[in-house]
Amino acid sequence: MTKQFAQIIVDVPTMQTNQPYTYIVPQNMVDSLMLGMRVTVPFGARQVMGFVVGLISQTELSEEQLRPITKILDLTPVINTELLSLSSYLAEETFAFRITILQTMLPSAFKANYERTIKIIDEVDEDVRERIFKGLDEIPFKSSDFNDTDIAMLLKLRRQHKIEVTIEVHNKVKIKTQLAYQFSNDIAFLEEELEGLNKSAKKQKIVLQFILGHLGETWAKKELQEVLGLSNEIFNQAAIKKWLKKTQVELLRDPFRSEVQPTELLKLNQQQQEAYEQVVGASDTHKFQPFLLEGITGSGKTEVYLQAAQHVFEQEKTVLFLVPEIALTPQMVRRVKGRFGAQTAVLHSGLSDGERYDEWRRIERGDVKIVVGARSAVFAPLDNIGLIIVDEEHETTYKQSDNPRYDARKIALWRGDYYQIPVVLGSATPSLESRARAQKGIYELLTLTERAGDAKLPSVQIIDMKETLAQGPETNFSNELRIQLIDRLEKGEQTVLMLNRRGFSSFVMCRDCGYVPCDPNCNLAMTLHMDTHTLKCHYCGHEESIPTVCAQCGSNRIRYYGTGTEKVEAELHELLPKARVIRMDQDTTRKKGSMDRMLQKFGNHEADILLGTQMIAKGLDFPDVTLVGVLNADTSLGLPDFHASERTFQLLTQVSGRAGRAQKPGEVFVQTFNPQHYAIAYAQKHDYEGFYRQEMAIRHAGNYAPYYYTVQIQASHSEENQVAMQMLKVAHWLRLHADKNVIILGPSPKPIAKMRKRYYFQIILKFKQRHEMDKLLQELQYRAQKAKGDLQLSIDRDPVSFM
DNA sequence: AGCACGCCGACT
DNA sequence: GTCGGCGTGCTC
Repeated sequence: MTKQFAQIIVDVPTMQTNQPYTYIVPQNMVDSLMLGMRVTVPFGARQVMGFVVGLISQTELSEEQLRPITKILDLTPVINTELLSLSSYLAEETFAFRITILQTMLPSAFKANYERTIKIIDEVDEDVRERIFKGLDEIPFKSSDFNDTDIAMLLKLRRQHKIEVTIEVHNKVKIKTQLAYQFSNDIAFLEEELEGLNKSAKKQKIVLQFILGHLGETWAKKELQEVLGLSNEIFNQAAIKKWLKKTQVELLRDPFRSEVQPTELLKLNQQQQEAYEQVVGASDTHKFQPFLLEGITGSGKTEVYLQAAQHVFEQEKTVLFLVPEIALTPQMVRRVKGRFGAQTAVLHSGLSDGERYDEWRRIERGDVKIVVGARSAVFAPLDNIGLIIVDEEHETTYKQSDNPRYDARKIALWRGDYYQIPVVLGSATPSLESRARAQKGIYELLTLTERAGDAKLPSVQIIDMKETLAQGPETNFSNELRIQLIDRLEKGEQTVLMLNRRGFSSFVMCRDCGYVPCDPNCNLAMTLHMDTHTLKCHYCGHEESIPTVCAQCGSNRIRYYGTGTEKVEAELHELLPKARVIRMDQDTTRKKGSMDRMLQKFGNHEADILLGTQMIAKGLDFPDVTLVGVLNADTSLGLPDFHASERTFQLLTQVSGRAGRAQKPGEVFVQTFNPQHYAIAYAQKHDYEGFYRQEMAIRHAGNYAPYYYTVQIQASHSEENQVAMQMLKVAHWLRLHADKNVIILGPSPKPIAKMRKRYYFQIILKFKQRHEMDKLLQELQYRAQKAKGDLQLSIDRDPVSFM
């Protein structure tokens, strides 16, 4: 029985429309419409885009209630059945609309672009015809083209049925197509035709025989002509005789294929070999098995990944390899491409919409074996995955910070379960939650404790900055670190200096009254920018000149406080005038490719010191770096977040790993005001396991993750009173309906309470039973949307930051 | 989101 | 009396 009805998720992101709607599939679409295609459908008075998420032959709704699909937008499905079911899981998991999830899965080229046209269908005013329609019957309509009175008039004319508005749905990015021929697959018919062919019809015979050899296939006209060397005319005849039919296929831009040096397989050491065999074993037995690969920096995790991938290819399966965006460096890409050549797709943030679309198509068509990419690459349309790798699994960038707030690690595990394959989560400093799962046996723990090539872990010195500052003037450099810097400079060895700036920046403060200039919109301390000599708000972009007199007490002793990379660079220059310094921070790396250029320069020894923020902690590998300095270890300890210690430990461990990779031993100097803090002490000893145990005890005592689920409810409003009041109501409602064991904290203003002229409040929930809470949260979401007013509420499961 | 329907104030 | 203001609710 033919499927007559289609279930469509429409492109209307609201709570009330977050469900499939049923449409009639017109007779002429029955053959071509497939699950996962996009269509346009009438929805109320207009046309909208929608995704086909179901095809059914029966419906409870009566025919009069149903309307037919207007148009099919795709030649082939853009969402496969696996991703379709992933989308419904994710919609629940992230409290997002299904349509939002579906759009997130696809390159933005597939987003709908609604083009309106207005058309005169009855007598209208001469003025309107001339002034608005420029004497034409039909014009494109963009609301920005008209003022309010004109729009009001046009609306009126429409109500009087004097003009008509039509909407066409297009792709956001133009998809190029070319003429192609789809061969018939009716053997009997074709053979009959071949029999009945006139002897002189040699060309027709060639075509027919070719079709018989490629039954049902689709060939681009250009290619077919090249192969057969025949003219258009013959194919047109073939089309008339129904041997083949004309169709359109996509024309793909030639994928960029740079030549890469093949990389050699490295010999695995004992531990690597064991890890490799475990992963490959799970792959061979077709079993869903998450692994936590806990390997110290430099222990060769990547080689394990690559060889396991190689094994999976031999089974004709594909690999999904996720890395944090920051690790998606040309070096890393070169390494993978070198091993697997052109069958590698790389998805990174630098691609244009068109390029991203092309890579997506290559993956979707099965042209690639391995996809390397950051967070959003977890939706790569691979359909025969044999292995999923999540490198640096502790990285918070795997969690998207705005809607839909999905976690790529969870999705990786979901897809792994779907395909019954191994999923490898790798890190030197696993997230507490992953390490705890390994403890419980949910993940299998694989450990690498040896550095490749006999390299030793660097020695780490902790320096108490309280003492440094007690002895002398304000400075960013302790005596100890200063001595080391001079020493490296003399020896011609390189240094990496990290300024920990998480949630911290340089600002201006009055030394007499403590006044700090804040910007008028966000009420945040403004950041000092020496290059433009201004104060800027990091969040809204507000900018003003640096004051010379305190606005509060009139003192002229208002000056810089805190530290920025520029200031450190200046001090460094004073200290070591001869040292060549490269400064890397958000300002100097904003331009595309500038980060790579700087790293290359440093790698070529064109500088002695690399000074940067967190971004330099990850994945860089320079053999001549023998000294790493962390200027202020503790700014990340002071965050209003239970992850603060974990983040600090991870950061220190990561940055320490930059020292002494090759034969030369490395040294690390960590400056801090909290030398006794356990996160710093364990980082000094390179003792992840010790840190893990202590931090787990603290999490346990404080009822934090991974012992409890955490959910953050945040709301914003343009009026402070409103958001405070509404959130009090929400908290009250939750306390009324939630189980007694649910811990409800707040509401309280967020640490950054005002941003872009809106006030933010949050409520934190901690609980153990997920399902009951999920229902309640769905209900909350629904009510929040129905409630009128300017309140915006969002729910974030397992938030990675409370800022 | 958009769009229609519907119920109240100020106007040709 | 009608036009048009926006509040309310629905869209297969």
